[in-house]
Amino acid sequence: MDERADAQAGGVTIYEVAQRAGVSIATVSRTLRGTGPVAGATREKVLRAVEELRFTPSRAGVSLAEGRHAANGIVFPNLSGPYFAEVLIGYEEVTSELGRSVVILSTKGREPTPRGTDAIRDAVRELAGRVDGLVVFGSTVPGDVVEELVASRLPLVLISHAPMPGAVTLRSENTASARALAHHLLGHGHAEFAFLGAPYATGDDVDLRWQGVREVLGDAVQPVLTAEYTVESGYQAALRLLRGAGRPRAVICSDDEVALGTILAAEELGLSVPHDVAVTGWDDIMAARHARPALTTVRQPMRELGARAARALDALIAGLGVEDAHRTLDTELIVRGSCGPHPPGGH
Amino acid sequence: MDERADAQAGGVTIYEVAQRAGVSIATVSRTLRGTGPVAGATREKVLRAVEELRFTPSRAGVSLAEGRHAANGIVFPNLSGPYFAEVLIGYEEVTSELGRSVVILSTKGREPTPRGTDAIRDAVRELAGRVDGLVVFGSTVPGDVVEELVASRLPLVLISHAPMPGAVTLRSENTASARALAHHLLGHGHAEFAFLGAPYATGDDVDLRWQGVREVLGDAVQPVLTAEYTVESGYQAALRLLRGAGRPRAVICSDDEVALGTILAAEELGLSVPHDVAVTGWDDIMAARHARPALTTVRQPMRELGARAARALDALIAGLGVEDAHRTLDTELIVRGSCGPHPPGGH
DNA sequence: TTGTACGCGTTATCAA
DNA sequence: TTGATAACGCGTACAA
Repeated sequence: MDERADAQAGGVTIYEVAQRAGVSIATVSRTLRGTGPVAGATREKVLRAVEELRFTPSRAGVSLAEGRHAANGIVFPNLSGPYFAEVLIGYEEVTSELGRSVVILSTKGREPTPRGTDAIRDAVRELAGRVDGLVVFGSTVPGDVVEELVASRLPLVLISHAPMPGAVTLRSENTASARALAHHLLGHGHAEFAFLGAPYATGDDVDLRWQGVREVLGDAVQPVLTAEYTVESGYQAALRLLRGAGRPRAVICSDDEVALGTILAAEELGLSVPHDVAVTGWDDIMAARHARPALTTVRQPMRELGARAARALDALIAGLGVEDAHRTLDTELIVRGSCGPHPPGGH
Repeated sequence: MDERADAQAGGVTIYEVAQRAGVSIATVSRTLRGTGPVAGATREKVLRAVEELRFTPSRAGVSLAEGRHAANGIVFPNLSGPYFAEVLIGYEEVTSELGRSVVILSTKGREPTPRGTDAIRDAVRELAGRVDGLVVFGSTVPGDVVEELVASRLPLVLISHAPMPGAVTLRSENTASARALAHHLLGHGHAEFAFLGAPYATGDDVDLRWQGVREVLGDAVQPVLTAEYTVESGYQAALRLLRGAGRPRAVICSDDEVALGTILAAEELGLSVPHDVAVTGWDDIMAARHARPALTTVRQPMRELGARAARALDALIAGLGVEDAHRTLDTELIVRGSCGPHPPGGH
């Protein structure tokens, strides 16, 4: 036979294997899946035919018959910074360990138009149709799309989203850490603060951080927006913020990337960090440790977030209950040099 | 009717829609896909039924009938650093623009055991079965698995892999850039060099860089291995390398992360970069610009690599020829402070 | 313009 | 221990 024909993209079917082995397709299926009894000799024949024909069951056929996809999805806004990548690492690792494929969807660039065809909605629907369950990051998807997902009864885990009936939610702690950070900064003697971060939506991570900071600092802290949560945006916004007289003594950034941008801006303006202005971040990404000065930040367990989401989703898919449907993971204040001088050996 | 029944995960089928609209499933299909004529009134009825039942065609059913998955895969070693994430960004963006889903597979952690069941092979086969085409990074997958993929006639694009019949290959230029970098370092007057990077395989990116460097520097450069291409590995290896007397005057790193680790190590050893030791990287990741000193490096177009791979793969899937089956993208030497002092205003 | 009926590749039930 | 055969959900010739 023509070798190419065997390996054709269209694929060898179970019928060809059955014919070659001189058995029925039921026997082939049983042999391969280990379901039901198969005589030793028969088994050998089948396996040989499978090997010779390089047979791989058609995924679509299996999915249709089994009524499941053996794939899980994840929706995130983008993959530009380390944060979402880290969560994705944890998610992919656990999901593939569980024998399921990972289908990704980035909402970046798909504008949620107020009217008309919603590209995000369409993309999410498409994704939902090819997976057994979905992980969705908080504000990546319009509220009504989330409602729709919940209503569809598709197993759903929401990361960094307010607790919500019909879905498991999972997030890192924000408010208490923000309070702790604010107190630490007060301990340095700083008095005028800015909270620098992109426009945040009610209840999202950055909003909760802002609330915590605000609780402690009151009117001593002013919110300042950035275009995005990126180094560049942080840099641009910080340039404006730090220029001029009303300059804050400490800039509490929504995340590490904005903070790195702020440090760049300070440097460009000839300001010393932390001497002239203190800067803090959030997340504890790799670059936070390498920045000069090293960044004081709040570490959140990014990979664990992804790993736990994967496990919770698997439990949902299996129809098991999830022990804690709305879980918050602990964070840790990491004090480094960017918030001010600390006594050597000091804690 | 029970609302939950409508939205059941099992799913509404085209038959239910047809029944509700009082038409045949063929008409429903035609209406939704825009294939074939449908009377205006009929169309309305169908769309209403679709809306009311929240019908979404079963992906498995569609795939089986169409004989395609409308999904593309990508295999990478890991997502820890910015490099693969950036390539993935470009890939995802273009692929989803083309109306296809993206299925990812990280080979990290799946050991390619010399004998016995090969986890990578299995995972790749599984992935290959659920996509219409695949992008695979060079050394992520054993050679015989690549051969198998080629033999299977699955549309295949290899990134950072030697040109190979039966697959499209795509990579950034390495050797010439490495030569240029080496010449630049010679221009600084440096004389003793180390090339610091993980064990590389023949023909992979880092190997080509090493070859270019070696061509120019000859015996003046010594290769030194790291455990991985990470900051931590670079740090550890550089600590050993820079301690003691035989210390090189310049460390050419395989990539930016190893270079960042090297800078950390130098700092820890009380060495000034670039005064005591020059350091260079490769890739031009975000952190390269923010390092102190800023990192001299070779920029490669990471997102474009992913975007082009996506487009080439799409062409293969469509059965079109790819204009340039083995393409090499240009890189750019980015000179910053880490390789030595440059005259202000100098190029 | 619409409907019938077959095919896509599996799994799994039920007889034999 | 094995083999027919009915789903699974959809697309689409072909006939009407």
